[in-house]
Order: sequence, then structure tokens, then C-alpha cells
Amino acid sequence: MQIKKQEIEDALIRTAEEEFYKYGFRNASVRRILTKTGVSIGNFYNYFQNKEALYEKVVGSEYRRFLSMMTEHEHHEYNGSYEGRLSDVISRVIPDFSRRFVILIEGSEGTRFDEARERMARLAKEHLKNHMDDSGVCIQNELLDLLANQFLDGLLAVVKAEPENTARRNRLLADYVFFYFSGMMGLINEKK
Amino acid sequence: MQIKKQEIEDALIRTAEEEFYKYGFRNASVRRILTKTGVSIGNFYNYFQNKEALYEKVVGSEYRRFLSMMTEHEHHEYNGSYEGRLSDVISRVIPDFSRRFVILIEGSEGTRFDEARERMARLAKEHLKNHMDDSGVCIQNELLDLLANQFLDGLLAVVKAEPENTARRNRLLADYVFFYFSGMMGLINEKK
Amino acid sequence: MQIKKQEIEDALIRTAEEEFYKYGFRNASVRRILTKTGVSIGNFYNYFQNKEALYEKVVGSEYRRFLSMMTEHEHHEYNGSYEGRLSDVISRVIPDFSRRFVILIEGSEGTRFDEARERMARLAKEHLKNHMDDSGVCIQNELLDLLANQFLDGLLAVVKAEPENTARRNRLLADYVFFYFSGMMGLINEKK
Amino acid sequence: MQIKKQEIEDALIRTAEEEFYKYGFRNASVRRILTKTGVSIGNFYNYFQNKEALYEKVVGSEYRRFLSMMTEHEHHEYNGSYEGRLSDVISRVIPDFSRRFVILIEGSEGTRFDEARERMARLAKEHLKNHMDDSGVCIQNELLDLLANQFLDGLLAVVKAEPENTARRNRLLADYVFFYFSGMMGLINEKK
DNA sequence: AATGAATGAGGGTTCATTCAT
DNA sequence: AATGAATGAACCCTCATTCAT
Repeated sequence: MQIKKQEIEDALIRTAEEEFYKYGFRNASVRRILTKTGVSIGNFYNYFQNKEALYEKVVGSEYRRFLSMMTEHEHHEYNGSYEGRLSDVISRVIPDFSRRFVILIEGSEGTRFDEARERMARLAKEHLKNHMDDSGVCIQNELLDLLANQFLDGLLAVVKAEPENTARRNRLLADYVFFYFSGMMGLINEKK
Repeated sequence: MQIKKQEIEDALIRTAEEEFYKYGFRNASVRRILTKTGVSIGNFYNYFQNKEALYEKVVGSEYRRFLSMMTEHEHHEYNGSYEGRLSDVISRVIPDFSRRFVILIEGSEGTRFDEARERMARLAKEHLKNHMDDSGVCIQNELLDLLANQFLDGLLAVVKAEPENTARRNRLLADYVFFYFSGMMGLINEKK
Repeated sequence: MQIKKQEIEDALIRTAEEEFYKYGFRNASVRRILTKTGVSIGNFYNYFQNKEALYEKVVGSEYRRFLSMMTEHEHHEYNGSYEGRLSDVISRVIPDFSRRFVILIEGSEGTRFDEARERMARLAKEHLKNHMDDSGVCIQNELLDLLANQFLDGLLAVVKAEPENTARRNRLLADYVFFYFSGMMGLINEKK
Repeated sequence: MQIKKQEIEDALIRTAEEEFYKYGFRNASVRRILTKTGVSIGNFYNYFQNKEALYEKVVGSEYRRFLSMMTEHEHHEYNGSYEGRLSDVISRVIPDFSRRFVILIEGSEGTRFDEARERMARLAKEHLKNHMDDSGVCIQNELLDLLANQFLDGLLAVVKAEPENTARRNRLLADYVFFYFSGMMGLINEKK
């Protein structure tokens, strides 16, 4: 029954990922995680300082990766066409979205990652706004918020629908992003 | 003895609506509701069997209304144009979306309404599928799921963003639905 | 078995007094108090917000009383004789010392009453210093600290030794204070 | 394997002394001691059966020494003068008071040394009683207890105030003991 | 109809100690 | 001799719910 340290840590993180995915940070139960993993209460605290440290282990690197990705993305030059932007999003941004990312965005209430979703949506919104400004079209603020959040949710939904199979996931994404940009085009043309 | 039975029940339901909207079922606090309403613990359980019964009172009729609405909608004849469908959705479906509906969809975890969101999305999906079939276009299953859920989320987001002001809400809705159908059109044209 | 609210609160406070007296705040066990009193965990929190609130109930009024007493005492005019001061201390200051006061001074670590002992010792020291200055005698600082703390401990010891019987307690106090002032006189005469 | 057995034991005892001095037995943390000393948990239990055994190692010899000292002191002949007794106490008894002695007296709650303070005070009391009997003066029992405990506390306070500097410590002690005997003289003269 | 005292399972966390290696 | 992973009782506290009045 002797398991090596790394295996237990990994098992804890794996089970915790499920738990946090299901319940979010606040309603996740440490004791439930431990029962599932077969680790005793006391031993858990040999591996993680507390519940939040475990959460950070599950979600932290994902958070940092996303932040740097967004920043970098902002400074990236597009060749102007939708296809270019589209393929860029698909190939560079999306692959990093994972179940842990879903947790980060949807389950961080009561955590120092609390604001993650808001920050993300803000970035997406500004990103979106730039595109609209390029087109010389003005869109009301609420609609921008709505679409930015919608786009975000869509990405998360893709991850939820196809967490593993990359090929199917990318195909789904391609369609989704195409749909999204078609919608945007429609709006732009109408407002002109 | 000052307030008659019905008034107390109503007051409880009204306060509960706020609480469930803010926290969802699981994190809603019965005590907080009672304190706000000025009803004693013991008396609460004269009106409702338990927390979930209260939740059902807040959300149940909304749920049943939506179900029947969806079914009915299914049998409705459109005049074929997008504008027709669009205005139909806006004028007939949307006004029924309310704060309680948001609660039902987003706050039902740990409840027998757990699956409400799933069932709703399924209905929306079949609805969507019919439209696509009419257009002679075939779309992969996952994409249908995605778009149905997205549309649903969008509607909820609108309700959240503008819960009271009907005029602004309808304008936002119009834009959103237009965006959505533009996206669909894009997809259909590409697949053809 | 139905006990009225006030009786339970009193019983809790009484048992808590014992517990805090024995173990101090930090090492006192809420569960032990509850088991002894026959009150359930949940019900305890109907009476007190938390462990510290219970502690405050036991010790708070004693603390406030002592503070005001010390302040008032500082502004009091003596007729100069030791006997006068002595009887003043005995009749006015001491009767307020109680077992709860002992708890306050000796068991407050980890509480907002943390500094009670220090503040008391400081007051006693300044008090003492004034008497010495009146006698034109200078005493080294460490000795002042020592004697002030000693006097304080002595008072607490009297309370511990005779918590209830006022007559015996006062007799003990008279002797103790006499002893104390004799010691002071000895020091003063020697330093002159 | 780098440090020999005795060195480890000594290091543990040294660190434990600090810890017990700071926190007392009950609130001392074995883990904190081990971290400071750089000894592993498991190895600690090769050297000491448990926390209390470590405590005994820190405090036990001090306890036994004090007991024998007190006994021996009892059979010692004084030359009668206060000065003689005074210098005797200072030169023979006090130097043996150490930090470990403070620990023993003040930090033993929850230990088999629990009663150490009580036993010590009893010895001091009997000692005191003999002196009083020699003077033909009878003092009430409670007062004897009080003064014995007070004297003890005073000695501990001196050790705490000046744990290292022997010169200052002795000067403080001289003053303190003089104060104490002056007080005793005062009592004796009054009772006569 | 109404009150609120009482219950107890469950929440996260600490800590001395044991045991396999 | 040495390691540190593992254990579990105990800590304070929250909360929906029951029950006597």
C-alpha cells in the first residue's frame, strides 16, 4: 500500500480537479477528496498547506499561462483578414484551454483567483473593441460586454464538450469561431 | 398574527428569489432569508417543508412554463424569413425570461432541477436542428449543442444585464439575436 | 429537561469560568465546556457568537471595571500615612478582585485582552514610583518592575486562596499589604 | 550520521529549553523544535519516547536538585542574624535558579511535574514557618502560603528579568530579599 | 399560527505520534 | 541511526432542520 510521495500528490491533484470542476472551490469538500483518493486527513496537510494551496496547484499555472498569453496576443500583428485572425486564435490561443481553465474561470469564488473571469472578459472585450474600431463601427457598451462574455463562455463550452480529443475539439472550434465572426460581420454590415 | 398566511408566504418567496439569485441554491442561507423577511425559523417550516420546497416555489412554475412554451413553439408555423423568426423569438419567448429563470438555470445544482439546464439546452438544440434541416444543411452534433447552449446563455446574460428596463433589454436582445442569426447564416452558407 | 434560556447562558458562563480559570483562553476547550454543561454544539452558538465572545462575557465587565477603578484611583488624594493608603487599597480596590479577574490577567493570551496584565503592571508601577518619589528615594527600574508585578501577583494569589470568604480575604489582604509596605519602608530607610 | 548521538540529544534539549520557556509544555510544538534543530520527526522518537520525556530531560534534574537543596537547607544551621540568612539564600540557593527552573515551575501544566510548583511552595512555606516559630510569632496559615508563593515568584521573576548578567541579577536579588525580610520583620514586630 | 431553543452532521485545520523503509 | 509519510483524535465553527411550547 506504500505509494510514493509524487504519486499521492498527483492523485490528490487529479481528484481535486474533478471535485473543483464539479463544485467550485467553495463547495468542494476536502474530506470528500481525501475519501476518494484514500488519503488520511493528516497526511493531506503534509502535501498541501490548505485547501486553497491545493486549488492553486490545480489552477495556478493555467492562470499564469493565460495571463501571459493574453498579453502577448494583444501585441501580435494580424494580417487583417478574418481567416488570419481566426486561424491564429485556433492555433495559438485555444490549445491551452483545458478543464483546469474552466475551473479557474467558473469555480474561483472565494479565492485569490476571484477576479480571473472578470479580467479575462475585460481583455476579450477590449480585444473585440479594437476590431470594431478598425471597422469604423460603433457598438453599444452592453452589447460588447455581452459578446465578449459569450465568446468566452463558448470557448469554455468547447473545452467541456471535448476535453481530450484535440482533432474534434479543433474542428468544433473552427466552426464556432467562424460562426462567431460571421455574427460580427453581420452586425458590422448592419450598423454601417 | 399581523400578517395573513398568504402575505408571509409571498414575502418569503420574494426574499428567497433575491437570495437564490445571488447565491444559488446550495449557498443560499435559510437563516439569512428568514432574518430579512422577519419570519421565525419554526414558522418557516409551517409554510415550506424545507429549503428545496421553497426553491421549487420560486422556480417551479417558471420551469413548467418554459417547458410548455418550448413545446408549443415547436408546433408554431413561421413565415420563413429570418426577420419573422427573429421577431417571434423576441416578442413571444423572451419576455418570459425572468430573474427566476436565471435562478433555475444557474442555481439549481444540488436540486431536482439539476438537469433543468440540460433539458432546456436539449430542447433548444432540437429546435435549432429543425431550422437547420429546413435549410438542407447538416451540422455536427457537438456544434449544435454548443450553439444551443450559447444561445441560452446569451439570453440569460441579457436578463442579467438589463433585468428591469424593458426597452434597453429588447434593443440588446434584438442586436444579440441578429448577431446570432448572422452567425447561423454564415455557417449555413459555408456548409452548402 | 427544558431549561430556560437564561439558565443555560448562566450555566455556560459558570462552566466556562472554571474552564478558563484552569486552562486560559487558548487551551480552553469549547467542547469540554459543552459536555460539562450538557449543551449541544449547535445550541452553544445560539448563545454566543464564538469562543471569544464567551470569554468576553466571563471577563469583559471585570476588565472595564478595573480600568475605570485604576484611573479613578490615580486621581485620588491620600492623607499621606501608610495606614490611609493601606486601608484605601483594601476597602476600595481589592473587593473588586475576583476569580474572573485572575482569568483576565493570566489567561488572556490570544485575545484582545492580551495586554491587560501589562497595562495593569504599568499602572501599578507608576503608582509605586509616585510613592517613592514622594519619599525622595530613587529605586532602580528593574526593582520597580519586580515589585509592581509582585504586588499584582500577590493580589491575584489572595483571590485564588480565598475566592469567596470576604472576611478572611480581607484579613489576609490587610496582612499582605502591611507586609508589602513594611518591605517598602525597609528599602526606603536603607536607601536614605 | 554526521552528528553523533550525544550531540543530537544535546541540541534537541537546548532547543526544547527555548521552546518550553517561551510556550510552556502544552503549547510547545514538537515540530517547531525539530525544524529548528534540523532533526527529523522519526529520529526524534529514537532519542525520546515522547514530548513529555523531552520535557523531563529539560526539567527533571533541575527538579531533583531543587528538592535535595531544599531538604538540605532545612538541616542547615544559621547563625541567627537576618544578614546571615539573607546572604545564605543569595549565595547558596539562588545561583541554582535557572531558566529551566522557571520552565519547571511555570510550564508544567499537563505534565507529571504539574505539582512541582505546589510542592516547592510547600517546602518554602515550611521553611518560612520554622523561621517564624523561632521568632515566637504565630502567623495564620493562608498568609504563610501567600508569602511563600510570593517569595518563589519573586525569585523566578528575577531570573526572568536578568537571566544572564550575574552581577545585576545578584544586586536585584539582594534588594529583593532585603525587601522581603523587611516585610517579614514588620509582620513579626506587629504580631508581637 | 408562531416561536426559537436544540440537534448533529459536516466544514477546514492542527498536532503528537507511529510505522514502513 | 535515520527518514518523513501516514494516522486520527481533537480543535472551532456553520447550517438545515426538528421539537417542545
